[in-house]
Amino acid sequence: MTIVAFSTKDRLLNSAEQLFAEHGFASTSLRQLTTLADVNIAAVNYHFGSKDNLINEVFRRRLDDLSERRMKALQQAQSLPENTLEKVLAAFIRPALEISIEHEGGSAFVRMLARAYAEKNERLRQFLSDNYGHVLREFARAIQIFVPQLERQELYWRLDFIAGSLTYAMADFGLIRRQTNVNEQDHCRLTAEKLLRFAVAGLTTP
Amino acid sequence: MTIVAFSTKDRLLNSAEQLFAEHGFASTSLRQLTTLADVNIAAVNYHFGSKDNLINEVFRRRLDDLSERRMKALQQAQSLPENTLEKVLAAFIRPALEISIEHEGGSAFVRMLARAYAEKNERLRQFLSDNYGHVLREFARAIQIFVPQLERQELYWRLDFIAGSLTYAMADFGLIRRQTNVNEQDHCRLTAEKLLRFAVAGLTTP
DNA sequence: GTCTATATAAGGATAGAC
DNA sequence: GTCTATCCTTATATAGAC
Repeated sequence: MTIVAFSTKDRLLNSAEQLFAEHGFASTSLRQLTTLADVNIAAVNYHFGSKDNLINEVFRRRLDDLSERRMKALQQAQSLPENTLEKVLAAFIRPALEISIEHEGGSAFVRMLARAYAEKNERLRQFLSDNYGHVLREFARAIQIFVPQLERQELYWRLDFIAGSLTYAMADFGLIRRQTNVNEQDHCRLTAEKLLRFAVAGLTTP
Repeated sequence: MTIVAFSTKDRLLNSAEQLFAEHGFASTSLRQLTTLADVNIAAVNYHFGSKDNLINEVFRRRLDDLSERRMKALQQAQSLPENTLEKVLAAFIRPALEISIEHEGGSAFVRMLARAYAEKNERLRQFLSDNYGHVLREFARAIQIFVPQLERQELYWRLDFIAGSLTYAMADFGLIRRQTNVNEQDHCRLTAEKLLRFAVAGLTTP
């Protein structure tokens, strides 16, 4: 058995993810962040160059993973002869929740992603679009097959509605709070199943 | 004809709304804000006491109006013998877009509202919950009548999904961008109608 | 009510010793 | 790679003249 201590870099990424999710990017100072990570204030600039670049790297660590899982799940669904709309949507929705319950940080990353949409940080939006836009386009194509009667614009509109629901629900912004007798993992699973049903109904209405 | 110049207070509220929508609360400084409003830096504290209180007042100005319109529209729908789920949902969704296209600031307020959800500012959330929570509860009751087979929890879940879609769509976070040949008002109207159809389908699925 | 000037704190970033 | 010390900028807030 090998015990590997987290490196300074990883501790910084973890602390950043947690604080960005909770207080936002602008409101989180490098001082808070390095205190929580128990590293020196100068470490951020040494390892990441700047705060902006640290933000990008926090996203990259999880989004590379998320995109890979989504694409694999999509390909798996498409390889089956009895592929369905629900399976394609599940390939998009489920990996997001898997990631959110696998890591100790819990749903911090998903909440952080939700904030990224709200913050109109153009540099960040560009980074996300450049690196992960192709995944979204791939899913749009896969979904179009099941709703051929929808105009392209109409489809995009509904996908935006679904993206909004997913973001909002996963980030725990709404009224629904996890009940005390349900753990976080089960809560996420439940949310995903309910969202899936809701999304299929919304997409297939004429 | 009387021309009334905007007061310092109103100019501050307008500038704040615009900048908060664009850059967020934390990232907007009082200096930016007073420069845009063309008033002195000290005016914020003279008129509002603090930045936090200015934030509250920006919300209050529009939310009082929004809540009143929603409640009136709801009562009007309920007074008709042929009330429908779609009409109740419309009473919730349409006033939000009306406000967003009436004022010169355009959709700034709605975008600002979307940010408020993302920013986990507890003071602000408390303020919103205290002052406007009753409107949401009233709508939940009115909607429950049309979907009596849904458990209360299930209903709340779906309302959260709808709230997410509304927020995301109105705040223009998604892929759908207004086409150059469509003006902002028509774009909002179109979005509301599409969202309405989507929401009804999602709510009524078994 | 509005201004200038300033108090006071906090922010990101870096230089240079170890 | 890590530390201390510090630079420089920006922030909110206020005191006091007009």
